Amino acid sequence: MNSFNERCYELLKKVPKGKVATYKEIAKALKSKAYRAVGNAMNKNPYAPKVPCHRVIKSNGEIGGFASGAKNKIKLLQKEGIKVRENKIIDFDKHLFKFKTPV
DNA sequence: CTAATGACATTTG
DNA sequence: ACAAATGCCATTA
Repeated sequence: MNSFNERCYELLKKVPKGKVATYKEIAKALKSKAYRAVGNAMNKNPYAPKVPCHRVIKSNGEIGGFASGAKNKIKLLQKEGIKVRENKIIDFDKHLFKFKTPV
């Protein structure tokens, strides 16, 4: 099964703790602009606890949504050491994980 | 195959 | 800064 969403999961698994990735960046890392499809994949998230889908946020630094409630997402991020204000990441750029872009 | 959906992004008012 | 409208891509019915 090498679907687009699986690519997202694999990429997400590469995200270390205490870091966050944006839908857009993920899509870009996959050489695509399907940030929407990325969100869709997370929503389905068949690999629920295996994939840190809660580390995925919007490109503007907002939390976005979450299947179990955005609040839960914020809580998890804070637990990882990320500072979150209402619905936005504080040191967003600092916690933003950059994917390795192969040449 | 066609239509509809969505945990988004960008532009315009 | 906020709200509304449009675009974009993959998945599912």
